Amino acid sequence: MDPILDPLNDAQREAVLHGDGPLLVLAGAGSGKTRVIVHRVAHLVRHRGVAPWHVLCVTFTNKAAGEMKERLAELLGPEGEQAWVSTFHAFGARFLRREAQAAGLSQSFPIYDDGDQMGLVKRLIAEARIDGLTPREALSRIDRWKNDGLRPSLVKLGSYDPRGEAALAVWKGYERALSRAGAVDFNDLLLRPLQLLEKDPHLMARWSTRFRYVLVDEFQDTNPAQYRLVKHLCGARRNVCVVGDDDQAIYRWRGADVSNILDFDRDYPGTRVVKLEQNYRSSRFILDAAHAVIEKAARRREKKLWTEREGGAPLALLVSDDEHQEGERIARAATAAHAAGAPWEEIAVLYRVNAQSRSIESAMRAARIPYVIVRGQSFYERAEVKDAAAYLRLALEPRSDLDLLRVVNRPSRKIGEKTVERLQEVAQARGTSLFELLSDLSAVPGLKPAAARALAGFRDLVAGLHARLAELSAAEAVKAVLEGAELIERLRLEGTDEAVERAENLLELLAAAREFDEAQAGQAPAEPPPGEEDDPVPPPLARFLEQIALLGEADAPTPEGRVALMTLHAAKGLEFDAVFLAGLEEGTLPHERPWKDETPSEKAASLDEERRLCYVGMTRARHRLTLSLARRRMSYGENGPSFRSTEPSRFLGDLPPALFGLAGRAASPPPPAAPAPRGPVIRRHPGALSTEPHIELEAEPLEERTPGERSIDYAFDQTEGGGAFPRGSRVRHTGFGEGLVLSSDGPGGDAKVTVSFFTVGEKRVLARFLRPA
DNA sequence: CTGTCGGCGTTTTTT
DNA sequence: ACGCCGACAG
Repeated sequence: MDPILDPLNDAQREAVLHGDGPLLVLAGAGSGKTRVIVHRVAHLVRHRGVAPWHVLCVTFTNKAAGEMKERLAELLGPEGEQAWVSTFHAFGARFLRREAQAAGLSQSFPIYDDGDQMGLVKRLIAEARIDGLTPREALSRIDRWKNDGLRPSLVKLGSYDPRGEAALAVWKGYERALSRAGAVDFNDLLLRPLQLLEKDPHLMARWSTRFRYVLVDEFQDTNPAQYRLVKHLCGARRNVCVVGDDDQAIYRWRGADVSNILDFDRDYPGTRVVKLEQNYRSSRFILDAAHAVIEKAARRREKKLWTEREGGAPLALLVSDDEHQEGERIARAATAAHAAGAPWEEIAVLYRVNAQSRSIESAMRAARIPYVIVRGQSFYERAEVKDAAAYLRLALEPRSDLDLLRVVNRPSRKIGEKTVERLQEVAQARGTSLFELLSDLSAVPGLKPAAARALAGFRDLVAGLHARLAELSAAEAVKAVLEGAELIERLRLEGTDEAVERAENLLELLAAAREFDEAQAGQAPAEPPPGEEDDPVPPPLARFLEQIALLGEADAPTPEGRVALMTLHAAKGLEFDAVFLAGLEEGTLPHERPWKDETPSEKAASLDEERRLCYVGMTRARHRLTLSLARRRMSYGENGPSFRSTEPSRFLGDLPPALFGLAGRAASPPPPAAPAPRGPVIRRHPGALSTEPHIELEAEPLEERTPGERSIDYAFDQTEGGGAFPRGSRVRHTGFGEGLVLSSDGPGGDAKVTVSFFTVGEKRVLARFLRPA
């Protein structure tokens, strides 16, 4: 009995046993890719004598990294903890801490998150009086440049691109501000190591030989900077194993480049390619449906998931009038699923954009279904928590002007805009940080005595904290800030409900710090592996703040006993018994951005990404997949700008009707036995999903539809439906909502029925009609 | 200097 | 509908 090799199927074992040289594992959804990575590491360590600290595993999310560590520990025991397992960003942070000197950083450099970046860019744009460039656009350009691993001097702009010029200017100022503050942003965690390696042959020599094996998870989502970093880290040995699924590439907008995985074997000649196609998660219905959607994507590596499992429920489809009804129906169906035995936490509602959560949320509340909205960072994004964090960062790194500006008057110390402006002018003129200036307030002309006193008080608070950092635990440091700045006290004075909640959040931050301290204490003092230097040890507070900054979306463990509501992106890597996919409409999924002009090829690429997103959502489901759409959807609120009628998503049109059961009419109580169908009736549906009796009719349209048409003709032969649908009767199409029969030839002979209808793209739709019997 | 009001842009997706 | 920002009054 070998716990490492025995539990694997043939393809998995091939990947695990692969010796040296590049390995590409194309791992379909639910095919056990984490298992391959973990078991491969275990195999290397246990059977091939590789020291665990010579192995590096990188993932994208903390959750994935955590899971990997856990499973590695199961297989290898404490030895497993010596492997480097982390997210790309955490790896970058660890790298920079070790190479702080070369990078020109302190060992506890602050990490600026999204909001910090935005604040900085806004300030720079305002200061430079740049018009016609929104901070948002500037930041997205800067992000793109950085994702591509560029520096300002390497940017190539078109011949006439004034906003590009402006953004470039902002970028330069941005980098200056960051370096003056000794801070890095999120991208820098990857970029700075990359630049250090490429600049310094000595460093390169050290790091490109440090890891004998490098394994990368979710490789389809790597951006150029990450790709290059991986390449350097595995060095000439090329013992690199990348695992991913091009069909699940959903981060193009963030700079990820699918060709990293598509063309991997071109860049690494001699690559062994292993495909994992056996799926252990989903029923055949779900896999077939997902495949029908994804096979239309351009540029993909052909693969088809299969399962040994028989049975399963067909897909269900909910067609609602508007998003409120959609929420209600999903809530009702979720209740039914729960009643049928699915625990709440095994049910998820997925959607394309966060805005969709509103209607679903309110329906969940109304139906008294316990739920959570899974979104990233929300706690640490609260203003009051960010304030406290800014104090802490400032204490660690007093040069961080951004943090100082944030909290210098929080809570109010009567230090106003004018005073701050004055400080900034002088600091700029002298080329010092704002905090430095605070120790010499006499250098600031025209400062009122009251303001000077307030500033001195602020300075003493921060300086006092700064001096004691090394001896304080994270919790003690947080406590010192909360008390020193009177953050909680002032909130208590306000007394409003909101203030109480904010105070509670701050206490929660304190609790998180305590937990962090305990976790640190609980960890065995890492015995330094031979020949390895230790990581430098920054103050506990620095570690705590780093953890906060790097904590992402997937971190929060899905709480027990609650239905999870989240975006499709957030759902990547998760699985549930029952999944609801909401908003399957043109414009929502695929999402459309009418304001953004894209070239035709960009547009096609975006559409493909939407397709993959849909695929990711569908493959989250183990047993039950319910698709949902609303025929009308409000945007911008109740009487806001507009509501629009929608067309069913083209992805629905890609699904063979045979995959559908009858959706969403789980009427209770069950009605009395259905009356025997009269007339030329076709067959009763078994009603596996519905307790409502109805007649089902399958028919093929007479001709192909063109987009936008709202009616469609069907031919029935007389033994089927002719005359069963007189003019004006309502018809339910299984996939596509309700329609009215517009005309109908009488019974006898062949019948032609014209029905109002939603068309789905140009596809010829095989519709199934239902009608209450 | 602080708090409130009204107008405006906003909605992809997030490590 | 909402949050952000600028304008205005206390």
